[in-house]
Amino acid sequence: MGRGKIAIQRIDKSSSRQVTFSKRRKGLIKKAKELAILCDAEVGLVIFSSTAKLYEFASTNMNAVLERYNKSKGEYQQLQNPASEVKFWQREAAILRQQLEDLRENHRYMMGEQLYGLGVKDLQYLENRLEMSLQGIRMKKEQILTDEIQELSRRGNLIHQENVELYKKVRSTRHTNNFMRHAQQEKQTKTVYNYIKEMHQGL
Amino acid sequence: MGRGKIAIQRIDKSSSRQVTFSKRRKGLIKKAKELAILCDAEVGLVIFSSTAKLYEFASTNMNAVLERYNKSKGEYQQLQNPASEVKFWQREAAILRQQLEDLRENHRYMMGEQLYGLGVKDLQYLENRLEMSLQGIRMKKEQILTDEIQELSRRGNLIHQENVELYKKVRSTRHTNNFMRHAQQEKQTKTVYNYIKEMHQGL
DNA sequence: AACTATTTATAAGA
DNA sequence: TTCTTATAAATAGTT
Repeated sequence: MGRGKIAIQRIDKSSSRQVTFSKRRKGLIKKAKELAILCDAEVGLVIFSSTAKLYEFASTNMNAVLERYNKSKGEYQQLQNPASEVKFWQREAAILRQQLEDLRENHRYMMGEQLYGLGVKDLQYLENRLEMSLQGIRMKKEQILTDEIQELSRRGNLIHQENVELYKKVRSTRHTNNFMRHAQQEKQTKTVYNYIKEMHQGL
Repeated sequence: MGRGKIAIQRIDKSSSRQVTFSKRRKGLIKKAKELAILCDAEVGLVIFSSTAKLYEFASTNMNAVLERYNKSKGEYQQLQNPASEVKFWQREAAILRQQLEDLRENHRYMMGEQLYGLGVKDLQYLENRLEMSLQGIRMKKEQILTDEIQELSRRGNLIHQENVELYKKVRSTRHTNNFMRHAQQEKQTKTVYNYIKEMHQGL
């Protein structure tokens, strides 16, 4: 629901993700509020941004909602109990460790390391994946370079234009003597030169 | 957003309230899900209908969200549970989560995704890494293929040799008639053919 | 449960 | 960030 349709998948560009998060968080909280009012429901909503910032909404009071939730889910789920809390975190750590291990293995493959266990098909698949990645990276790189060159060229032209204008002005200033005119031209030329040099160094 | 505009206030008619609750609950959960996916956020949503029925959504796991919520809301929860074991495991999980996140980011780069934040130098570095990986993978693949071909060839030769021996034997068996000899030859040939075919399929 | 006329949310652009 | 606006999505009232 916007200028275009978007697929529901992680927004890659961080700035867009941030903006969308801000808008949609607001929308979500508004709708949670409306549901609670319209339908006489009790609603609790907790949102952590990807930067770990907390946003919350509760139609009544968050603690009340969470207490009711815990009760509703059964008394056995008392995470406020230290023993079960320890268990919970241990499980959490185990899951994370496993995910990390899997990802590490995958990463090693991607890096062309430790390929002993793989067959020709796996290797072919890996090769194709890497080829695709490379293509994407090269395209991105070339795009950046192209953009930079374009910008450089644009600015160069602009300054050149300015220079021409200044040159004309100086030329038409009849009361200025030759020496002065020459000095001013030279100064302008140097400025443009320095600008372009600077842009190149910035690449 | 419907045939008419409605004021945000409790819907009096019970049946309408029920229908609206059902529709909007679904919409709210959908949007919570989308926010979590699009913006890489952790979302927990608890809804109690006016008839006390519980509906919930959590992008990861409700307990994890609520734990995080409690933790985020202040350390006073911790003081209730001075169990250092809990703290230990929480720290452990946090460390693992961080490592996982770092590795995931790296992995995304390797996959040629989410390249927005990178400059030309980073991209060049990535490109080189991937090139190296590719080289390693291709070498490994070729090595496997070479080995397999060699092995195949070795066994083929062996069987051919055997075949020659058998043929000689059969030929020297004078008391066997032509028909029998011919039959045996054909059988041997088929065996070798099948063996080689099988090896090829195993690749 | 479907169907739509409308309202609302929001993606992209400024 | 905030505003605007075209368009997608949600949904109120209807069938």
